[in-house]
Amino acid sequence: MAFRIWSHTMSEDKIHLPKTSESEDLKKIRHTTSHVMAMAVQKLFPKAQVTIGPWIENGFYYDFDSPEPFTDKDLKAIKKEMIKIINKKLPVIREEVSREEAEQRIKALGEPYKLEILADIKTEPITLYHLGDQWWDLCAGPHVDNTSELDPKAIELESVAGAYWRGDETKAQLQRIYGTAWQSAEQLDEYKRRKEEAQKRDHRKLGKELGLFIFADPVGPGLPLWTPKGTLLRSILEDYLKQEQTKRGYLPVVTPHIARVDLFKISGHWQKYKEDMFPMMADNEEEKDKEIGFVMKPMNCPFHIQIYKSELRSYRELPMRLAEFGTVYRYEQSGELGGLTRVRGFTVDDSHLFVTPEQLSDEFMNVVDLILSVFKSLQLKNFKARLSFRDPENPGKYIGSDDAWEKAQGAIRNAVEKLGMEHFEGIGEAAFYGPKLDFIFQDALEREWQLGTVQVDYNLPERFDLEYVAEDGTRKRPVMLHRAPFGSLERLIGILIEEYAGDFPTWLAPVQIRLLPVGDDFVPFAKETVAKMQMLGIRAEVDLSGDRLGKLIRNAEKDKIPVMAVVGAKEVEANALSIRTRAAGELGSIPVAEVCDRLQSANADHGNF
RNA sequence: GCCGAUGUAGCUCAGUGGUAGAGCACUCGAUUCGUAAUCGAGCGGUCGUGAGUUCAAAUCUCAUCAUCGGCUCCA
Repeated sequence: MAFRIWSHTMSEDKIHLPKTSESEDLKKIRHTTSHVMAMAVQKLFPKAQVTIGPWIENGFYYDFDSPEPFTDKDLKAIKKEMIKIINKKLPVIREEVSREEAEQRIKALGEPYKLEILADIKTEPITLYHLGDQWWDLCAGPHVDNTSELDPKAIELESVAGAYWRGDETKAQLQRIYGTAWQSAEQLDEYKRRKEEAQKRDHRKLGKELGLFIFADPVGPGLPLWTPKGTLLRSILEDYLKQEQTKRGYLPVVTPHIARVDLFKISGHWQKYKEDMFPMMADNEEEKDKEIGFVMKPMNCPFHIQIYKSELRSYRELPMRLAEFGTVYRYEQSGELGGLTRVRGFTVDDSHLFVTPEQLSDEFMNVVDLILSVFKSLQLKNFKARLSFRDPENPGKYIGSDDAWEKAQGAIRNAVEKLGMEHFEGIGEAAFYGPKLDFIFQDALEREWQLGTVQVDYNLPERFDLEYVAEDGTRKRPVMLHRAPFGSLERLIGILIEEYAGDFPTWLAPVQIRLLPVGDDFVPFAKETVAKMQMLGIRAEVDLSGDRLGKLIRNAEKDKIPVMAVVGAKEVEANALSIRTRAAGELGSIPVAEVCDRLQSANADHGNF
């Protein structure tokens, strides 16, 4: 099985825009441009200290420790200064020096961050790169030979951001300037064009335009409210997955949104995530101090575990797959919230599988198979599979024995290798109770998000003292699999909106067909037809605005309704509809019965009209 | 949570110290219309919120809330 990794590239893209990692030339250009920028910054802001300035896939950045934050105005001035430097045609000279020499020179410049970087460089000689004789930086390279190789018209400074030194929030916060640089002005223009295109498919923008969900200040940040159309979309996805799960022996359960804090003490969530949970509800101060009270659930697993535990289980009952669309609440940091991809209340298509150790491998495969078939139905192809393992350097982050971890990670690696699935390892990405196989997707703005996940867990069964009676009559401990193909309905819908650019395939479209009466006389026929369609499970509606046909079509197109049906005298006469689809334009007159058939089969096959 | 930016009508946006504007949407009227915008009228905002400066604040200052771009975090 091979999957395409990331490509939002559309067929109309004529100019190829390489990623930095794909082009040695771009690496040099972007690296040197970041040096030129740092030189310009230090000329204009002599108090700014340099730190690091690497290339990134679409450009570069450089972090400065500056007493004054940079403004957009400053960016313009910096850009101007950069152009001057480029126009000076400064040679970029590589110099090799000893560690002592480098240290002395950095000290002379008074750049403490560079000293720290030097201390981390284990090899010698140390390389310095000079821009003419006016500026140099500790750097591994490579660079272009002369600043004249940079095209000022292909360079743009994009934004300023705060960034912690060494990515550590306990360390100093630096000012980061993001920029981009290309081989030609045409490439830069194309890059900007694509960025604009990407912004148009942003789910926050489309979600509003299509009326799928809203946020309301009085409700609170990160708490989406689903409109009728958005809710339809959710139910379609839920119904689809429920069907798939029923076919595979999952058992539905429903559990409450809150529980005693004790439940999460047993699971370990409270100790680990107390600060990231909504505050505990307590009757009074005394109980609050004693931590006696209720919390909103951040996870569903402890609830499903209680259902498992409610009876003595036999090996004959396993695997037991308890499934729930469970809404959980997490008090995410305010700066982390955004659209549907990071929220404080979201619904996990959660399931917990209780299996014997012997069943683990097969059951894991079954879950991966389900997840992949879900992605296939949703036409999601651009994802990466990540083996999220624990970080051995940081044992305090995890619970459970080394042995349990090794077994669990081994099970995941085996499964992935057996499936021949492309994957990469994410060390330190595990959950605190076990390793995961995560499916990572990109949004329109190329930010990565985890959707589907399967987790192998030997630890919670231990903590909750789970058992089953084995064939030989002894009590044994089951293994748990946590799994969610969607991950969260909210995030999935965010990604789907962007993946489809709002153009949902017919089976997912909240409104599948809109009837457009040419005049008021044809409204009764349109209404009758819609009623018939609704009886067949087709999501149909009539445009009653009374506007002219051109306007009705325009509005239906704007609402991205996959099928439009013009209704006039001819159609009433023939009991037909004049069909126009967003995808294919005018299809001519089609009998109502056939239109219904086609829409019904789109629903049944998870396809298009 | 941290750094920075932004916040004007349901939506998209104009308005930089002197009585709040446009287009779309909505309502009403006319038009009865055949594949991406019919015409006209009307309704609609204490300019995110709260303080302050000023004779006067959408506009300046501070605080606060929310959103956006990053960083950190993500069970």
